[in-house]
Amino acid sequence: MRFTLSFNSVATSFFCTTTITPAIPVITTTLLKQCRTVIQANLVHQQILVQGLTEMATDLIGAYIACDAPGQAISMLERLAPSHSTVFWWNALIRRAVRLGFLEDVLGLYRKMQRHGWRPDHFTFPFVLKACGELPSFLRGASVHAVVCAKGFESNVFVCNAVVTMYGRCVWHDHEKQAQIHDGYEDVMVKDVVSWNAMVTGYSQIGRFEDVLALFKKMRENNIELNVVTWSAVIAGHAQRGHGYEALDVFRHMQVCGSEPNVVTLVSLLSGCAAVGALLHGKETHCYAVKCILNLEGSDPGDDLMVINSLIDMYAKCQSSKVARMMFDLISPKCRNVVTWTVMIGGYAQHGEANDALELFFEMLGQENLMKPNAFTISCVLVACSRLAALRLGKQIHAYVLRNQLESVMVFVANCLIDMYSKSGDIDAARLVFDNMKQRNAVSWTSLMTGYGMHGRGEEALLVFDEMRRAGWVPDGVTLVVVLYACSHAGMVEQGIKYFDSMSKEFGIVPGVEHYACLVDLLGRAGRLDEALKLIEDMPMEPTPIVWVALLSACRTHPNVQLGEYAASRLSELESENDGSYTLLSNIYASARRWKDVARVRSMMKHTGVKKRPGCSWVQGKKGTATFFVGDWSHPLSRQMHVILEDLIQRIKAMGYVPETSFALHDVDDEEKGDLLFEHSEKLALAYGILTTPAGAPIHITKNLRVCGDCHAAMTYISKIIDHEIILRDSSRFHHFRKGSCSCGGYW
DNA sequence: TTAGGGTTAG
Repeated sequence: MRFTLSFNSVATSFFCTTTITPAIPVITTTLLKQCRTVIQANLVHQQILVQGLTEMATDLIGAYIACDAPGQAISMLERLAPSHSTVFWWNALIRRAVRLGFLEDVLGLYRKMQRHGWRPDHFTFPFVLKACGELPSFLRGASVHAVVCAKGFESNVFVCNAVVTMYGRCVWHDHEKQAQIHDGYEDVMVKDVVSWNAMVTGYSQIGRFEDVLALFKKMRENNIELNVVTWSAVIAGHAQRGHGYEALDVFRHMQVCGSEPNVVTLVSLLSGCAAVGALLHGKETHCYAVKCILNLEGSDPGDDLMVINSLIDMYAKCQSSKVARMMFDLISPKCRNVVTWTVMIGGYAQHGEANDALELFFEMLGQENLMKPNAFTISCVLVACSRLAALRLGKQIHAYVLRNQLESVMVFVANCLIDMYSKSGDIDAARLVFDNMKQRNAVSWTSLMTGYGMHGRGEEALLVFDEMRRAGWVPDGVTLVVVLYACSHAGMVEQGIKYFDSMSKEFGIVPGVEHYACLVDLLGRAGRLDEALKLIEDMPMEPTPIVWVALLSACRTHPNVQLGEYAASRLSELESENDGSYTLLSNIYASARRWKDVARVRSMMKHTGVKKRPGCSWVQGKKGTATFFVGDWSHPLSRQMHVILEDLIQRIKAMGYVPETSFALHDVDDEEKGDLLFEHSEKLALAYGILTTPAGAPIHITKNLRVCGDCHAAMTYISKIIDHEIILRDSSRFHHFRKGSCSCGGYW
């Protein structure tokens, strides 16, 4: 049996020793190796001082670093005379700071060691350069590169590779300085396949695949063979940019070239399949993984889990959440890691199964082997909250984010919070999150603008847009979609047209089909149907379904049977299974009292197997969420809800409200139609909200489809006589009903 | 000591 001395047993004899014996340095070394806490290291330190064992100083520094006490290690190092052996410890300190991501500390230590007379060696530079590669500008990395050359390290292959890696990473961060970065890369004297791959990665990440090809050519000229890392880097680059099919092409090419894929290749490839919803290719990759990668003798379980996580993610993103869940359930809870949980939660959240996402999140929190959610998990949960407009839970998650300081390290967490608050009806809270952000990116700005647009606060959206440009951000295609959307939902027609016309000239963005769809929507909502049609006819590309849906919706809001029929027929040529378009057309006929045509649309739906999604509304109450379908009186509070609604309808009728019976799609008399309207899900939700919401507090209602015109009119009247603001989110935007008017101003 | 990877937001 092996006998090992514990720290305590050795320490007891050591600290009781009063005379110096030859055994003491040996015991000290043993103790230093066993130190796990700063207190233990301090105890040994005191004994070293008592015994005068100055030769033990470097071992002590090592113990302090191992115990994660860099301050003590640095103060000891500063008191030592520079030597080769002590550079090792500076390097160890710098390596630790790099691992922990403390970039400024890395550079501080690098400067400090030189100030105290130490010279960085061929171990120091790779660490420092790695930290420089993480910085947003390449200038500091370039200055370290200059030192590398000045000190004569340009012939060391490790240092040179680190220099190229640094430049490769800077390519991702500093697109505008690419030429200078490229010059720096060219200046490096020694290049082996590692450094070539570093640059291949850099160009792949920003989508400069023509530069990647040029590098391939140069590699061939230099007799450097592309290896699995080279191919994986290019596949990952395509996948991260959402170009899954290109990733698959590269993968095929790689196989033709005889390079064997590994775990990393498959993970990147699956990410590409997931990005484009390529289920069949994903399944093929799954088969390949089972045959050639997973559970092989000697394979790393961590690597296997990474592939399985990617498979779950791929299935979930390819609309196969049931298969994803089967795989998730097959992994023992002990073997799952935080990513396993996150991909499953995210898969649910993004594909309309937000309740399942939240259920799984709570299951994760209840795990025996405490599974701590990370910033990605929290983002997925916030997406689920946004989908459900679950403001109460969203606020709790926000508190978790603040407690764990997740928003300060991860910009995208704060972006998710902006999205959650604005989609849950509290745009002012979204603004507060935005204002408190220490760092923002383009998504932060556009998320806030989208929020203002959804709430009909177009002027504020445009103010944010101006602020964004003043802050130096260059708008992209998505930003302009958001600008046009905001104009459209606030009735700012002329401003919208102006922005659309100036896109190419002022922002260098060629309008895409999504921008044309926004403009059709903008003109359509404003009732300028002829101009909207003319725009579609003059578009330089073929209209997609969203363009025709925009026109069809406008024909419902501003009744036009003929144009509506035309839009619907063009839409059905492209997309025959859109239940929303059938409903819109049926509504157009109903408002013109063309009941035979209504019946014809119904029979077409039956014939083609298209089912109308039932209207569904929900209210976030104190005791959870209450969900209502049309005509659903099964709730325990139904009786009271009925009484409230009857009373309200009578009172608003006296104020001039006339039920808009064209929204009841049945060929029955008007009185009966009024009853049908009475049962719409949003009215039931409102009655429930009035019953359960404290006086003066807003009632938050969410509807899966667009709000019915009659319900909209009724809520406008009702908001005059109740002591609540009604905040209603439908599938298109927010409506804030206050004191007899709605924030949408008719642009819904 | 150096190269490639899974989870996120407009």
